[in-house]
Amino acid sequence: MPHHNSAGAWAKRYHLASRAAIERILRPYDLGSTQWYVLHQLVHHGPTAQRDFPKLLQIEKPALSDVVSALVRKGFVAQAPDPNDQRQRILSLTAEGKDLWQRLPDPIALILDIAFEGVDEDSLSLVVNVLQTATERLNKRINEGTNA
Amino acid sequence: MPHHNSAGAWAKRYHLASRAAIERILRPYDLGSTQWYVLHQLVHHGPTAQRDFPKLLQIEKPALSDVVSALVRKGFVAQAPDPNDQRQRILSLTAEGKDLWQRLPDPIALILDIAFEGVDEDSLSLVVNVLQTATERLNKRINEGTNA
DNA sequence: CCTCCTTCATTCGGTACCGAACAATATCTA
DNA sequence: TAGATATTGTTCGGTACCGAATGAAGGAGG
Repeated sequence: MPHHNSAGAWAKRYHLASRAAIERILRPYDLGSTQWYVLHQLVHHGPTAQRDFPKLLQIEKPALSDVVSALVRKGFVAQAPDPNDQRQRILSLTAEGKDLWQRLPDPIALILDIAFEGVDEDSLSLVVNVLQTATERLNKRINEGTNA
Repeated sequence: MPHHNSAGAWAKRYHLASRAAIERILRPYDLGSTQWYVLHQLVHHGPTAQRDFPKLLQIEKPALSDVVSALVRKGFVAQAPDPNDQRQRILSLTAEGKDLWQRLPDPIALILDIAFEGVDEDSLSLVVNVLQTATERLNKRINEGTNA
């Protein structure tokens, strides 16, 4: 926010801008950004247990449930019970989902080209290091229990 | 996301972690992070026209409408029509809102302490520069019209 | 005075996230 | 084998965001 012109505030602004850009690219295909990541996983690694996605996508289970049910509703993903464990669900691409993927641009590549073009590798890796460290510290605090 | 271990992905993760941390701090007070920023503005700059907030908080009008109606519902903010222009609304703190602010910790200061403690000024300003440039490029593209 | 246009705010439908609580299934243990 | 425990996924209620459409008020020109 404007009164805190810090790395944190710019991380937020960057995140919102990139999400808006990605969703603009994906809108004609009726896909959201996280939905795209789910398809990406299924395309590159085949059918995957739903229980693995929260770690892969860095989201919580309820958020994943929303995303999956949207993809199932749209017919791009099938959600089948695991025969060996009735609790688990296996996600896989439908024929329609495979077909969609063929027509899809890669929003991440487009965004990175626009956003970080011309920035040298050293600067970029410094940015990654600072943000990664900050994220790990925050997550550690969050998991340690309530403080304030 | 894991397969794109880039500055962009870490900006997203940082943003989500910091929002989670801020909301954890604010939860006991029944406040969300954007709601806190609205109160912050009203505390430090007095009654403010609602039309000014989208630029101040970098959000769109419908998102602001949600935030304002939550604050009004909770009794922390009053929303009065501008006598000179019936279209506009003036936001101001209620007595209850002022009272709440006295009891509130500053979540931003707490987060910045945790996240960026020990990071030198030069690194921090490089991070700000890279993310700021990236954000401006993305926003420029978004506003230029649809491409992809 | 009466259209036309702009501005401000809301509503609507959608995505993306959270924590808490729940149901179902599996497993471990007494 | 019965009961406690752990895992998986969903539902519920909430925040925070978007674009498109709508309504309400103000201002400009004929």
